[in-house]
Amino acid sequence: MSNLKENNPDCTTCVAHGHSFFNILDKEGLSELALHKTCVTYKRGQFIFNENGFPHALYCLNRGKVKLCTIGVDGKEQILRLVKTGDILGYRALISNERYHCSAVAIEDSSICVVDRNYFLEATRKHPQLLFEVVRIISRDLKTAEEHIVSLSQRNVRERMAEALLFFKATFGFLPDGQTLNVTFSREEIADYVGTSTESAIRLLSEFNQDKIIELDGKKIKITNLPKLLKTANTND
Amino acid sequence: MSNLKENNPDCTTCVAHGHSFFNILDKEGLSELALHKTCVTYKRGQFIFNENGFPHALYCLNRGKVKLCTIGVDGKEQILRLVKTGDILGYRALISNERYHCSAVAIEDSSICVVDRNYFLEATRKHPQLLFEVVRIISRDLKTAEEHIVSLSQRNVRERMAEALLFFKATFGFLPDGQTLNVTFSREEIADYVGTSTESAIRLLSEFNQDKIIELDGKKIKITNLPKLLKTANTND
DNA sequence: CGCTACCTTGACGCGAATCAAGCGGCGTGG
DNA sequence: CCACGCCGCTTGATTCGCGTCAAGGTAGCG
Repeated sequence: MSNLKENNPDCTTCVAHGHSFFNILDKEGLSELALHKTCVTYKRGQFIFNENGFPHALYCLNRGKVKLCTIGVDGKEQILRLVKTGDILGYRALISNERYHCSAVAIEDSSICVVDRNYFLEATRKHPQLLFEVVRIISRDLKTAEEHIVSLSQRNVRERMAEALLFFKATFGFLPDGQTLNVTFSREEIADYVGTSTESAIRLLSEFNQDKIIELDGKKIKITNLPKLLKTANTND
Repeated sequence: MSNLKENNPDCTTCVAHGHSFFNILDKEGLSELALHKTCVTYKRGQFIFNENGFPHALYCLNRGKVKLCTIGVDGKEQILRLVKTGDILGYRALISNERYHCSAVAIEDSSICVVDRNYFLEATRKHPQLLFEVVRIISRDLKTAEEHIVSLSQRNVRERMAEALLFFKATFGFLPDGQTLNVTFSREEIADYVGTSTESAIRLLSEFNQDKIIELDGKKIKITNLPKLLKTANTND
């Protein structure tokens, strides 16, 4: 259970990627940040934090992919959000000082910066920009969640599956071939995002395959007819 | 279309209710606030702001009730949030500087304080507490939305209807009799919250009536057997 | 090489959406 | 003041999407 700790004394390289939450800090702020964080690696399937636990840190995804999920009725999992490189996680509970209402699980091997809770809260006071940034992120998440609500209320499973594939694309993009999704899920995980049964998810994926909308190769999903997928989703974006 | 403007020069009475967003401001801050706001009344059904519009103000619900909703597939409405006295609305788009992604509609005659956009943003700089308060509110809304997602994914309509009634109770409470919900919706609105058809909503309400869980009197809903309703919702809270 | 976890396909049945028809209240206009 | 029309509510009949159960295949791993 003890995860590998990588010592990562400087944050400039991380920020240099250009998509870190801490972008807005200046050089001085960054080196101070480096003093209060540790870099930890997680294997696929490992939990970063647990539903109902108390937050002790802010997490920043350095490399890898993470899902935020919760256990619903009869132990069925629901995927609520997906986290990509440069995104932060655990901010909601941390900043509003509540328990986590969902768990964070690595969906591939990941490297995560763990920023000390008190230091982060202190930093938001020193740099109000950080707080505005948090507001911006939660706002985006709230909007996404509410769009998901409408979709679950009003669309059938086929449309939702198409939306899900588009969402995966929007979040993680494609592999260099420009068609294959840059993320792999188990069929069950896809179902857990779409809000359907595993069997229905499988059926729809093979239907899309037959309809030449996608191509399946194990867990790899290649979107071969994007316009048709958009039409199937019946969405504006 | 021109709404009645009530002149409301002092905010202390409003805050005196004890549940205003601006509670944290001191006396000085409050009188300054009063200079930058107008009080407007809306009739049931009137729009406070519109999906896709740009935010020009922060709204604070002084008296009445408001729903936040969006138009989904085939013009079907989805109710996303409910706003009660003392709550603010329009903060998400305002603070993250985006278009509204849902509309705000009065579900009963309401009186709303309209706080100038620039003044509010200025105030958050002067009083970082305000920003923390906004974060706390969005966090709560995000949590609620994500619970709604799980519910829509994993529960049947009967359970969701029971949850909805409990949610209405949690939000607006009871009339003095201690049993009747302190809010009235059309059957269609209830369906729009639950994520079902109007007919199904009606059928379930009359089933609950037959099962002696609730009593119906026009649009009034009296919860006569709360434990049974909780059991029907099959929820922890 | 066998076990386990995941994937796949088929058959079946139920929940809930849809379609249709009738009722009742309320506001408007003759 | 009454009649008409509209809108919201209600109930029944029918359809069908999709969840569930069951059985078999496949791939990765110890």
